[in-house]
Amino acid sequence: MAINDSPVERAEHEQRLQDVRRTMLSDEKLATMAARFKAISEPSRLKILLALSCGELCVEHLTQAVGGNQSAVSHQLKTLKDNKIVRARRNGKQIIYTVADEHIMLMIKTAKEHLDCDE
Amino acid sequence: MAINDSPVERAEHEQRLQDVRRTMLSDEKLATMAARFKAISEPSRLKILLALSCGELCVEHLTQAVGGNQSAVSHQLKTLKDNKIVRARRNGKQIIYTVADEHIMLMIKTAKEHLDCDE
DNA sequence: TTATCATATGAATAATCTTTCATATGTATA
DNA sequence: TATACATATGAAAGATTATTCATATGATAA
Repeated sequence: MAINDSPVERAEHEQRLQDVRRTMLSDEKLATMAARFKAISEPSRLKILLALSCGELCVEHLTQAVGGNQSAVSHQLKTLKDNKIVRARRNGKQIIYTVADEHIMLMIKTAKEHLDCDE
Repeated sequence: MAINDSPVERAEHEQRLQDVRRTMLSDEKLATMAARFKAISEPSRLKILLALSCGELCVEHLTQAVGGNQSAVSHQLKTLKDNKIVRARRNGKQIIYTVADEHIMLMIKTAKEHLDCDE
């Protein structure tokens, strides 16, 4: 703490620290949340997610849509699924992937808008 | 493409691929968006962001709030700032950091809600 | 203008992650 | 039941990243 803080400043600072402590997530939740952001922080996986935001796709079609190799796409989908970014269901021989829920759709939308602020 | 797709299925599939192509971001935008998610995908940086979501803080107070070392926090803030997650302004000797904008606040809120779905 | 305070930065090491290749699993069909 | 098909997975190599230490910068106060 800066040595020349006034008493009022010190009190405000204490209040801030308390607010932060009260609001802060547990280390476990923090780690989970960070892992979920990390799942969508690789261009390859983000591309998959954006493709899925147009509608459900099986692995083969996804692979075509994003232009990759089957094994890589499958690994990427596992990361997305483990982090509840996408969901999977079987249909015959195929596994169909979809965006997990509305929170994820909203994140995509918000991130796109954030990006548009650059222009 | 699966060899036994019916003509109707093939047409639907073509439609899907076109939708994806039309909606897909450029490689550059994809990279930028991914980098921004990556910025908030490390527990240390996410913790800083959550602290700032309670209100602005200078580096020293932030360092106390998240419990780290000054150099590390400074590096983390640079990553967040470079990716437009936070903003900085000078006030005397101090640099005050704030959450960049409402998009980021919404992302935090949405991510928290997504997390709450686990329980 | 020198000393001090607050923050930033470069370089290096250690840790983590992504992709690929080879192969395994599970489902449907002949 | 044997074969083909769609997807998943383990291991390993290469690439990327986070943190630390030492030091630099920029601002204020003496």
